[in-house]
Amino acid sequence: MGISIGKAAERAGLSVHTLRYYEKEGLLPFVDRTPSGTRCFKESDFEGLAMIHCLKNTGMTIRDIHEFVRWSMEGDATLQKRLDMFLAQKKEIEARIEEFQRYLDKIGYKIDYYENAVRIAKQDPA
Amino acid sequence: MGISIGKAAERAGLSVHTLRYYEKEGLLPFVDRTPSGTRCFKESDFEGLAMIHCLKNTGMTIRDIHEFVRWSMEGDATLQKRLDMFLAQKKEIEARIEEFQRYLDKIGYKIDYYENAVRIAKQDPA
DNA sequence: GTAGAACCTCGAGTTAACTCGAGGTCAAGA
DNA sequence: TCTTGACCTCGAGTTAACTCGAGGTTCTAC
Repeated sequence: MGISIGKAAERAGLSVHTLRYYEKEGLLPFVDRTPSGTRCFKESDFEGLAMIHCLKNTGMTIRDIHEFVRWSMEGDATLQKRLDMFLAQKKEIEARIEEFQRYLDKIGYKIDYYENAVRIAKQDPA
Repeated sequence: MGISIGKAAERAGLSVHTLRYYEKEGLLPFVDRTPSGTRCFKESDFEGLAMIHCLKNTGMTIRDIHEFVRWSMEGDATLQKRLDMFLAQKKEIEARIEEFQRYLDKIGYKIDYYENAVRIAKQDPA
């Protein structure tokens, strides 16, 4: 049989509550159930979880991820939509990296400034 | 006289409400008031706003930014604290960029896969 | 066959970061 | 003087993404 929600949560680094929440929000339509209603994760589900993790951490909302998951379940008719989504997300991430690079520069200057200030303050404790 | 909150909001790309909220949370202790109580921004305040923007967009909470702002107002005694904070934030951003790079790779693979799938689907519309 | 752990649903509560609106003040122009 | 628009405070409302707990069921190990 499959992997329990407890094991799955541990492996995915999420809480059991979060996993159930994701399912409620339509992010995990691929997770099976036993006849009695217990969730039953399979190996391949972790692939899907990893993609959800990736999209979420790069700024996508649960709602948008839900839309993507729905497309995935709909089959080949939505291939182009999904491709477009990934292309958009790629741009998003690239822009984000550039932005972060600028912030890194800004903070680098601050660090130079403060290192100097700390050095001077130590030499000359007012 | 100085710059009104309306002009300041426009220039900073924030809403008037947000600016007042930031002040309430202690992020803008450097903003002056007229005798009648109207906020009165000066040129140098935009420097502070830019730093708040930077810290916020690199993942710092309002609460933590507040702490940093308080240190800034306290003078030289907190130089080391502020330096440490910037060093930590630098690490944070670097880690974030690396993470994003990995996500970019992952999404790159997906794009290759989907471009192929879309091409095949067009050649052979089932 | 029973105790206890892990599972289930459902609805309410939490947190961060805004966002809004009511009700009031103030200052500049007609 | 009077109107109008931007400003003020304060408290309540919103949204996203969890997070929790009550009350109940099921499975596993003794």
